[in-house]
Amino acid sequence: MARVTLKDVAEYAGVDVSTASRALSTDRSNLVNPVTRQRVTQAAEQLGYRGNLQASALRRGRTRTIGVIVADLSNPFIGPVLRGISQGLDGRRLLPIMTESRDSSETLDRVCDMLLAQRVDGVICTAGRASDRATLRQVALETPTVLAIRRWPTSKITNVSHNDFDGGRLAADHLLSLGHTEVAQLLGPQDIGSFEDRTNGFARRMADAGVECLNIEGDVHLPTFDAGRDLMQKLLDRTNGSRPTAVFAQNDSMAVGAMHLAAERGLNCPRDLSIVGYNDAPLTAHLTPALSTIKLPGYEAGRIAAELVVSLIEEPEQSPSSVMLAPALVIRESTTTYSP
Amino acid sequence: MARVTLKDVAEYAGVDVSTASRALSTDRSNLVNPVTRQRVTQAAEQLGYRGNLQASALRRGRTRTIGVIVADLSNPFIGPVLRGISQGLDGRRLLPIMTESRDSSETLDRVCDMLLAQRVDGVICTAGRASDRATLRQVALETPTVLAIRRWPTSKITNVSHNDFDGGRLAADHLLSLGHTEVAQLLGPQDIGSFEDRTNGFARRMADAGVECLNIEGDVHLPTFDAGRDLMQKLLDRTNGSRPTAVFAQNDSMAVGAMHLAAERGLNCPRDLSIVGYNDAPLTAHLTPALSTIKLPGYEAGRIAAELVVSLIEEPEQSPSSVMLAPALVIRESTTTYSP
DNA sequence: TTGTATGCGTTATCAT
DNA sequence: ATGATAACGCATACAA
Repeated sequence: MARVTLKDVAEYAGVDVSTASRALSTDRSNLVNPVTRQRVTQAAEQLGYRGNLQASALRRGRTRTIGVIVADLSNPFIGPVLRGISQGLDGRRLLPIMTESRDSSETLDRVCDMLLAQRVDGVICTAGRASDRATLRQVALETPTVLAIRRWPTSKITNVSHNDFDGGRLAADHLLSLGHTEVAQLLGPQDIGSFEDRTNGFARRMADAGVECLNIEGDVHLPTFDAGRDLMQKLLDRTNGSRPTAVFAQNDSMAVGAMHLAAERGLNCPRDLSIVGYNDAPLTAHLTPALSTIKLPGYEAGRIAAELVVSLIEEPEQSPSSVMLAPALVIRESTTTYSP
Repeated sequence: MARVTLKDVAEYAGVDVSTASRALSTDRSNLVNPVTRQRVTQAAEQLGYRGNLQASALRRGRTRTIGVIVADLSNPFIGPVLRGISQGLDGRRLLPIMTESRDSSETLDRVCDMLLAQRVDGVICTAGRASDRATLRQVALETPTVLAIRRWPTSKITNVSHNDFDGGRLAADHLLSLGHTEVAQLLGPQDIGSFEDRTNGFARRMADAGVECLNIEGDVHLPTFDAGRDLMQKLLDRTNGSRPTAVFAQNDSMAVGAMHLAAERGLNCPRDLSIVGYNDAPLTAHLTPALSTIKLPGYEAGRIAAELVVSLIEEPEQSPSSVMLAPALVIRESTTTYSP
């Protein structure tokens, strides 16, 4: 266990701890005689000295850690985001402390507490639902905070998200351009801003085109494969009205679930039913049919989130900014032109 | 910013900081008069006091953080593992500091340094290749360390991994039971113990059955879709010998890549060629054909890793243990009986 | 049961 | 250019 302290190094080098501290620091090492500095550096090396960031943190009031809150670590979409965060922070020699809220308000509360107790220099939160606004506002009051991935109605807190309104619009545009006029969307949890935006973007575009759009909503807490199945079933089981020829599922898992149920009902995708997903999850390109979907720059969002906390830390009094990243349509095989 | 300290609380409650400290602590709060304790607790509440774990850490020599090293955060397989780690640590009120080695030795070195400088109470490393042994041994010398997911030849360090030897054997068994006698395996990076084991497990089982098994190896640093394609191409381009009727790809991405190249060559899977993957990645069940694969309990591995560091921390002098988790064969549609 | 005093390992201020 | 010293916020050994 690295029990060698600065004091040991100083004694070994025959200088005072304060000198040793200066010599070893990056920004004040020029205040010390090159020869002395060399001696200290060597002493440190020989003793295997390793600075104690805890002590340093206590003294300087900076821990060099950033709290990161994620809803579900096993959601494949979050991987690239974490990558972006990790690499963005790494450049500043900041370390992410990772926590999972499991989409539960109590857990979110708890992890926020732990993070603040650790005196993280900032927080990046990619989790939280409408009901968690108060909690996050409190956190933002105590430490530089950026809300990432999920869009929030509040503009009081710095926010980086994808433009899901545009995403919904892209999906709608795509289906419209294929000639579909009977469409539906399978809704994800609407208490998450990003899903709400998809809903509105899609619906708005359809309305603008004079096309009626069916919103199929269920008791969807999580947008899973099963949720997709259930909503598709609900859609097909409607007795009134004609069957839509195209469906927008608000994420890829739901799209795959929907595809499965449709197949069970003897509907061929895309011949009988076009389906467009959201997120461009891994392997969606290799499904049969390959899934048309909306691609989001997760890695970039992570990187930007990291840069935003950093700038917030360095300049605490700046007004909250808000950046939105553009989604892109990926056309594959699950969507095709409407043929009566 | 929570600048209220224990001293503030003590003054507010009219007691000494030491008393306040005791009153607020979990284990020594019984040493203080219930009335006093109540007063302190109330004072803390009213002032919005939040313990400073940094200061506490410096004093007690425990940071309540665990360093976690991952090779690639965007690998979907790592998600459940992180979940397991996160939840396992959460129970002990430990916080994971997450780092990514990007499968680079220099980066691994760097993050280990940062982690040790943070004085993490322990390290869980799921990354590293054969060439990183020295680095990890050094880390294990300085702090309780568990090597997870990837198997290591050394038994000096506590290790939790999947039994990939058995995994390879399961794949082999499956293909043998289907009657295949011309088989090949597409090798992942052999400087990672887990892949080496798959190779040997598969080969051994085949040898025991008296079946010759082709090992297709390339310059595979990462087991990706493209690597799978390339190795499959290499396999099919061999001029000598007959074409195998079954292939074991050492992970799912490679399997999908292999499937694609086979299709391009006019080979139908599974009719002309059975393919078995490894990992049971998300969506593999929904491919066409659905991928037969080996399923690994990633979440459990994460949880166990967490429990192992904890026990290592609590009892530093224990001898290193080693736990192996059983893989399971998942039979789907990409494998079928050999028909001449 | 409570208070006093000290130190954890740094960094920063002030002298020298 | 370097050294002495205090402080960061907390926990503990010891005294009362």
